[in-house]
Amino acid sequence: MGHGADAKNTTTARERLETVGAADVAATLQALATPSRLRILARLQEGPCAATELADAVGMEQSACSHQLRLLRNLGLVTGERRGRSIIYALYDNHVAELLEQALYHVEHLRVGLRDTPASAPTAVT
Amino acid sequence: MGHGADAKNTTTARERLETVGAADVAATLQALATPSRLRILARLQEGPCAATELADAVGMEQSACSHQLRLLRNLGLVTGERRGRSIIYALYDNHVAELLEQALYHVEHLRVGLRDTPASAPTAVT
DNA sequence: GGACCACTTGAAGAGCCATTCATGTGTTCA
DNA sequence: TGAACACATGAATGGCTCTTCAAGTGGTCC
Repeated sequence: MGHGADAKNTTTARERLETVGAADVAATLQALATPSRLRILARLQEGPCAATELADAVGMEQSACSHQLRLLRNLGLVTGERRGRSIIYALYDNHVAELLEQALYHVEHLRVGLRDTPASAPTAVT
Repeated sequence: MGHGADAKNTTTARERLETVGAADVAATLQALATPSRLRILARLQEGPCAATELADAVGMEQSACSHQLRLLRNLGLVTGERRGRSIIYALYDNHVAELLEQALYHVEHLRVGLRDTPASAPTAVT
């Protein structure tokens, strides 16, 4: 994806948003919009993990964790595989890991107050 | 603590999450977790826009839009500058645009069911 | 079979959040 | 000055969501 000048980009973010469905995009991003799920995903990025161990790692009750895991699974962000009496959870694929990575990266830089090119006036679009 | 080193990645996502503050990360991502704000940001990515015109572009009431704009401004995602009797809104910087871009990109690919490298233990799922 | 473990599921309650309605502030123009 | 415009603000409402408590299901080992 090109940074900087994308002067002749025919597909706008707005079009893509409505194509995919703004509600669906919002729903997926909502998965990253809570501390508990954020911690779950971050822990899972280090490797697969059983449910109880996972709940313990992120410091939440096992039941609450299970509820969130179901939500994440329904969104296609994590997978769960039965192994003995445990169920091993893992990130669905690298896209999820990358999305988490990007979110972290950007927020880290936003918090610092770092600003590069102001997006305000560079390209005249009308 | 490392001083902004990206190359040598000994810091896990979990560490970074807690360093920045999971709640703050969640709060910022929450800004992208609703259709209305998503549309606002997507419209703003095309260029600056006055409040009323913006509300009209995303199809929401002026008051509701103003409330959301305040929220986005408090999060440091957009800026508003008075010009005449209008107030021109714009994305704060390119990081915001990129974050939106990344979110769109990833969700587009998630929805397709596309999967590349499994992020962890190969598993057959449900 | 029965005790036990790992995890899920359902319901209920508290808190939060986005929208609406009504009103308030600031600006331009006649 | 007053009317009209552009936008912000406050309160109230309805809906949604995260958590907790209390069962319920599937699996293992003796």
